[in-house]
Amino acid sequence: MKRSLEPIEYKENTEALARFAKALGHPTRIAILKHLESQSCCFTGDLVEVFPLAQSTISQHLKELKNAGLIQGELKPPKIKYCIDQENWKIAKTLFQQFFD
Amino acid sequence: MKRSLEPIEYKENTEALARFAKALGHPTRIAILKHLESQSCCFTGDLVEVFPLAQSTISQHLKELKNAGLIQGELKPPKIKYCIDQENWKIAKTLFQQFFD
DNA sequence: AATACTAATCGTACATTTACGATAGTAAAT
DNA sequence: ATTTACTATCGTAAATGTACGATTAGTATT
Repeated sequence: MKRSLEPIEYKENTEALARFAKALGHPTRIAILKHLESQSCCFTGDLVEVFPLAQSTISQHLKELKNAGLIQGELKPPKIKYCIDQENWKIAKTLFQQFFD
Repeated sequence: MKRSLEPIEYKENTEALARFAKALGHPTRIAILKHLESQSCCFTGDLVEVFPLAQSTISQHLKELKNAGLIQGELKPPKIKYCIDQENWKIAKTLFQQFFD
C-alpha cells in the first residue's frame, strides 16, 4: 500500500465518537455492555458462561471496551469486577445524542 | 484459527446496533455524515475535495455507509447525490438512545 | 458514434480484528 | 511453600478493513 502518512486530522469530537462507535461495533461487545447495564457489574467468568466463546476471546473484548473507556475493572481477588465507566458512558451518550441531533 | 462456525445468535436489536456502530467506527465516515447533515446532501466529488483521500477511498466509505443503510444515493447524471437515509437514521438514533437509556 | 465527466469497481498491499488454545500471572487458601 | 481459582497475555491463523492507482461503467453532450 501507499498509505498516506501524516494521518488526517479530524476534530476531537469526531475522533472520540468514532472510537466509541468502533468499540460498539461488534455484537458481542454490545451484548456484554447490555449485560453490565442490567447487572450493574459482573465478573469475566460470568460472561464466559453466558457467551459461547473462549475465555480468552471474552477477555479480549473486555480489553477493547476498557481501552475505549466504556468499562472499568476493579480488583476483587481472585476475580475482577467489571462495571460501566459512568463518566465516559455519559460522554459517549452525549456525543451520540449530539450526532443524531 | 479454529473460528467457531455456527455463529452466535444475538437479538436482532443487538445485531442492528452493532452494524450501525461499526459503520460509524471510522472518523472519515463520521465526518462524511456530519457533512451530509450540514449540507443535507452532496456529491462524491464534493467529498473528494474536502478530504485528502483518493476518490476510490471515499467511494469505498460511501459504500459502507450505504450498506449500513445510513445514506442513500440518488442518480443525478453525471453525478450521484448522497443524502442521509432518514428512515434508517431514525432507527439508528432510537437504537442508540435506548442503548444509553 | 465519439467524447467527456463522474463515480464504482478491481487488484493489491499492509494493518487490524476476531477467534482459538496454551501459558503466565495474581491473590487467597491450604 | 503449594495449591487453587480466576483472568490476562501470548502465539497463531484467517477474515476483514483501509488505502492506493488503474480500470471500467454509466450517462449526458457533441
